[in-house]
Amino acid sequence: MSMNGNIKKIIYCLTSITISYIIIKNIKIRKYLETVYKYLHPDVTKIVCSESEGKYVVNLLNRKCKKIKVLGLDCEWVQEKGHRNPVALLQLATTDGYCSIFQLCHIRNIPTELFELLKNESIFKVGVGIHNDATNLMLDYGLKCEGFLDLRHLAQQGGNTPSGLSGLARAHLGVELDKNWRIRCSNWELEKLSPDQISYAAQDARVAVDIFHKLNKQELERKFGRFKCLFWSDQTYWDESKRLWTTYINKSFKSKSSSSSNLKNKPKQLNLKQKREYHTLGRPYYDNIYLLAPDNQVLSTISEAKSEWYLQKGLADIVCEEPKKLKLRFEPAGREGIADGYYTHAKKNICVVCGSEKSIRRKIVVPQEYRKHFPVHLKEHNSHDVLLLCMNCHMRSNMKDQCLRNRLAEMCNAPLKEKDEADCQNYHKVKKAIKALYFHADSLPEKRIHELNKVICDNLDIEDGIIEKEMLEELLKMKIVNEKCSSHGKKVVEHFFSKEEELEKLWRQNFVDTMSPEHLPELWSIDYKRS
DNA sequence: ACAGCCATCTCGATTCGAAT
DNA sequence: ATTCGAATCGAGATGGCTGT
Repeated sequence: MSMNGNIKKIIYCLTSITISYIIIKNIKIRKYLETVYKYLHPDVTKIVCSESEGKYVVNLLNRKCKKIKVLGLDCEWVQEKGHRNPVALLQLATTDGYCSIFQLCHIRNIPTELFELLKNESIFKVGVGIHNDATNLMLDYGLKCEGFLDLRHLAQQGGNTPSGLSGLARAHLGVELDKNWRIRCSNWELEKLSPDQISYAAQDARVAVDIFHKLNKQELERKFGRFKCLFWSDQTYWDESKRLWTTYINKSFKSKSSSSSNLKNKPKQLNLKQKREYHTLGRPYYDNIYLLAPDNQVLSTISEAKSEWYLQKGLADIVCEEPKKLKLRFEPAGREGIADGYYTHAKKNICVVCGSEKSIRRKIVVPQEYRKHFPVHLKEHNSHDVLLLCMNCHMRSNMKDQCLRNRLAEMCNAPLKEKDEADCQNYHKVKKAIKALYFHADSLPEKRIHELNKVICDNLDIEDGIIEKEMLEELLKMKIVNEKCSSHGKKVVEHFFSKEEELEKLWRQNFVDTMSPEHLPELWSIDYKRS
């Protein structure tokens, strides 16, 4: 009995310790302890204006980053008459509120330690628009910054609107940043900075670190659960944080690239795409109305619209309702054309591959890019090669077609568009250059005009020099054919000159081989010939 | 105040599917 | 074959936001 009682006591004890630990870690007491801690360890700002100071400070920063490898980074520079002076200040802040301000414009020799610190990719440098800062540091001092992380990525990941630093500070820290532009745009190159300048500069870097931790914690808790995170060591906390953001490291922020917060636009774009990509026939493609000659021979099947036309003109009568049959009142011309009978059979409005009745679209078996180069007699009456497919089969079939395209490209020495992208780009470049020169020459700088002229001359085999306006007008009217881009189909058809039917058969065979259609219309065949 | 970046709008040209 | 319309593309203009 007493043993059981002791065990119970121990369990109670442990539970209460655990609960109090959670409370202390989470509830107001913790905040209170934090403020006490901050009071005992006030934020320190260190101005660095010499190499030796720099070495010392960088070592300190490295020590402070041993466990939590993150630094808030910000830069200040002077802007005059639209010109940007080299970066004057580099601020680096650590998690505990320590901030160092490097007066880069006054340090004769930037310590190698600073180069190494910035280059060290395992230490995150966080900020807003930090890609820009990194570029400037590189341009001005050859300071390569690796491992930078734009806080807007974090904000966006958590479904928040990614605004500027002050917006993020307001939203996530409840802090209003000093936006006084007199300080923002003050002379950062002064040897002796004013207290306001110092606190302003340090504030940006510190706030960046704080925002990082806030958002990072939010995301970790969302991912792993609040409870689990409570018992993590600093090491685990950092390992998980690192894993979380590693994809955004060294990436500049573009709000469109991964817009999870911009929900307003997303559905709209999807709808447009859906409409485009998944467009299917709105009504049955074949109406299957029989057209009879006066002697009752079936001439063909026709559409509702066409039968309506015959009836309205008084050229035919309905002789049967189910199935609907129309008999002509006159002797039609060219009856011999129906000998093969393909057009006289009713066709089902189903996918010829899988038999599905839903989401039907038309498949043109011999692609237009080839057919359009066929001789006239082969271009007519192509409905034999228009088949119905459901959405899925249509997409699958289009993909399979690519193999034959590739084969033809090789066989006929007719490179495909994609492979000649450079030529396509050239073509567009020339067109753009002509337009730009004709319409906007007045507002273009001299140098650009020369560039554009050269583009045109080089690509159209015109003698180098300035092209007159009249000439541009001519060029504008002239339809410059994008030979290389449109040549594949043409070349292939030329290769099959006078044997175009073989190419036609090749595509039909390809369709049958790749799709194994089980519901082809009666009399449809690979060898079909128009009479 | 001024510059850079980016999203968005607009316009014409082009492409492609659908209808005739 | 031809026409029509919707979607797409590229480039320039614009405006908002963010930075100093």
